[in-house]
Amino acid sequence: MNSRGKYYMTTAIAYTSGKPHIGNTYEIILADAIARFKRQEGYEVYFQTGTDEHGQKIQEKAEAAGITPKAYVDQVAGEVKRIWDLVNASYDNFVRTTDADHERCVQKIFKKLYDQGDIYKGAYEGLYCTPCESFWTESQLVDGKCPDCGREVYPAKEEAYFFRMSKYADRLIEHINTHPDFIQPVSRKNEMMNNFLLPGLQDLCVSRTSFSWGIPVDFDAKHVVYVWLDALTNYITKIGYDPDGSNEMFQKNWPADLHLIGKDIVRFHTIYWPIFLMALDLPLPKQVFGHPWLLQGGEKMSKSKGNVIYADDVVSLFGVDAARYFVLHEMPFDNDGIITWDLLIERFNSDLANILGNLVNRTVSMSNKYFGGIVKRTGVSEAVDEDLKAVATAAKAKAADKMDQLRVADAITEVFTLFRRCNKYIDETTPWLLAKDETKQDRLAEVLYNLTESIMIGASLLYSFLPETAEKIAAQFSSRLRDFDRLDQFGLYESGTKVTEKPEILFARLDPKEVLPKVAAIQEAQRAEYEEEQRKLSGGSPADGGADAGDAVDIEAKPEITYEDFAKMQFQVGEILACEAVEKSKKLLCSQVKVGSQIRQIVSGIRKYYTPEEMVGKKVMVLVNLKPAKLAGVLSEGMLLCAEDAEGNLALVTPEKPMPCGAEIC
RNA sequence: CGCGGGAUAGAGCAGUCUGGAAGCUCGUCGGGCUCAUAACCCGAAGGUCACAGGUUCAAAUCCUGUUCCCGCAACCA
Repeated sequence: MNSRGKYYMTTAIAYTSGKPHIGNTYEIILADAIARFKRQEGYEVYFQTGTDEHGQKIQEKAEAAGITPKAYVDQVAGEVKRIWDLVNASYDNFVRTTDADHERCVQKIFKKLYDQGDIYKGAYEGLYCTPCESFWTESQLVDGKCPDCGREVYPAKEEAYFFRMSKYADRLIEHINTHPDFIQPVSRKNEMMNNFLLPGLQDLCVSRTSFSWGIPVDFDAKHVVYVWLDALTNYITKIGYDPDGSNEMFQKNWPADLHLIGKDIVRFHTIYWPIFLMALDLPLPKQVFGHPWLLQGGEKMSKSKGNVIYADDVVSLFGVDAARYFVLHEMPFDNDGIITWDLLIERFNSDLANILGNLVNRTVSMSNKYFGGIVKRTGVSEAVDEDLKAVATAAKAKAADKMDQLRVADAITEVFTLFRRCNKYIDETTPWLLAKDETKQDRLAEVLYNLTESIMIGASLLYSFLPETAEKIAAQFSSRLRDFDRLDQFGLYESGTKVTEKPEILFARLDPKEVLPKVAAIQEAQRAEYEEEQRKLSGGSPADGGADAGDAVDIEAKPEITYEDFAKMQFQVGEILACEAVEKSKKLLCSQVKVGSQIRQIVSGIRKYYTPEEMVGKKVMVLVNLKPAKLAGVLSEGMLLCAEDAEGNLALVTPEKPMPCGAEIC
């Protein structure tokens, strides 16, 4: 097959702060389907994926686990790679941002950008907590103090390197406007333009001194390179970019043909990344596709709810190809998709077991039953054959067209349209009736040949999506998957081939009654694991386990305080006289609260849980000596205290017996 | 009035750019068939296309307003 040219594609690199769930895994499966399809079409594909392994969060997690950051990321990266392999991802390169060559190259890039003036040394201003060595913004402070340790913070400056973004903004706007395919789907383009580019770009902080787990800036050792300049550059460093002269591999593959990423990081890939590339005088990637997410039952997945779906579990209950089929089929092009165990079972049974698995099984069985397994072309055609052949030979072009638009779900549907057509063909030709008529044996043979050939075409097209199943089907027909460029020809299956004697069931139908208890067990185990983790993180004692676990919440423990610390805070009972929503905000309510003889205005982020009407008249607990601040432009003089559960639901704290407003709480 | 997306049958979705008989898959009900994994094939029921106006011979589609969801940004004293 002639090469149609190179195709360099990447996924985002996975952040190694924890195990990837099915939503993350979706991206690699989607990328894999695209990569395999492009290879089938004759492109020289280079498919890169990997892990993003630096940063403060990882450093902290490693410390909590009592191991070095490197040991921690080795473990998580191993887990990521294991899952990628589990779902049969055919990546060509698995990169890690801790790879030595990447680190060296990032240092060179940083130096180059600094030397040419795109990166400059400035200062990061904020409020500094000396013992914690951390900067905080005003809004991050808890009661005006360091949110970590509760101690005083001081206005301070920390030196940091910044990237001059604004310099390239006009060029980027021009590029986006003249390359309509650059950002996909189009709906994301407006968001980027309106929110970030048109209002004017702020310079990006590209170094940190507050943590050490990163790539050191080689000419200024107390700085480490901050995330995006480290992570995004993997797309070039790991294919051989070098500021002093790149290798052939890079010359051949860059610019990338496709960056496949989640819609949450579109901004970094369509603004910062192109600007970095402009600064390095490199061409921009041809396309960035911000794919949507898989949501669980319309909600985001959360470990505390025990509803996180992991690829492992889906694979163990349904098999690799079923997992692939589900995420590929269910994910629409630009809206979020939904995954539930019920939907998984439904898709599995109706599409994989009934339409595909059963089709292969009945076809192989008939060849065995009627002709001792020999599939022979006799040429006894009838009019009904034409439509089947037309559908079979057109499937390739239809699927390819969908894939060109990155509409993978639609492409896979095209393949199943062919399998559905095959099932219908069996009913139209009623082979079991032909079998009873001695004079129609040749016609029967032709029918089975047509079926076999159609299924082989379908299986070959299926390969990109369900590689194992495609191979299994071919094996059952004692044949091999067909070259892509011959998939529009009918009749290439070798006449006289003997199919397998005992067809293997490709997908055994599942009974929800049997599967759902297993799911419940998985969810229970997950909740238990989550609670165990929380206990470890908070340092709480496992002895509390006797209580109703489902109703208890463990939070991160704060350092012990003295009575003096406590006595600094003044709490009083307040009565809410009036309350209204804050116009500019979705979360804030603004209350007029009577505390003693004073009336204070207090803004609270509880709009989701209380209406202004139900707030009025409540007696609540107020922290009164908190420094006033503006929220969404509205002055707030205090804080209403709430209890918060694991899902973040809030409930106001009120006195247990009637108390006058202004009563001190101590 | 920060930006953007969405609301179509019991469920999950297409159709909207470019107006021209409301579609697909699953589920339900009825029928057919027996090669096959209770499967497969055919048929039916089920939707005032979120709401209210407007443009038009004609609106799910275009325009205006409203309600409710979701993402991003900000913010959660």
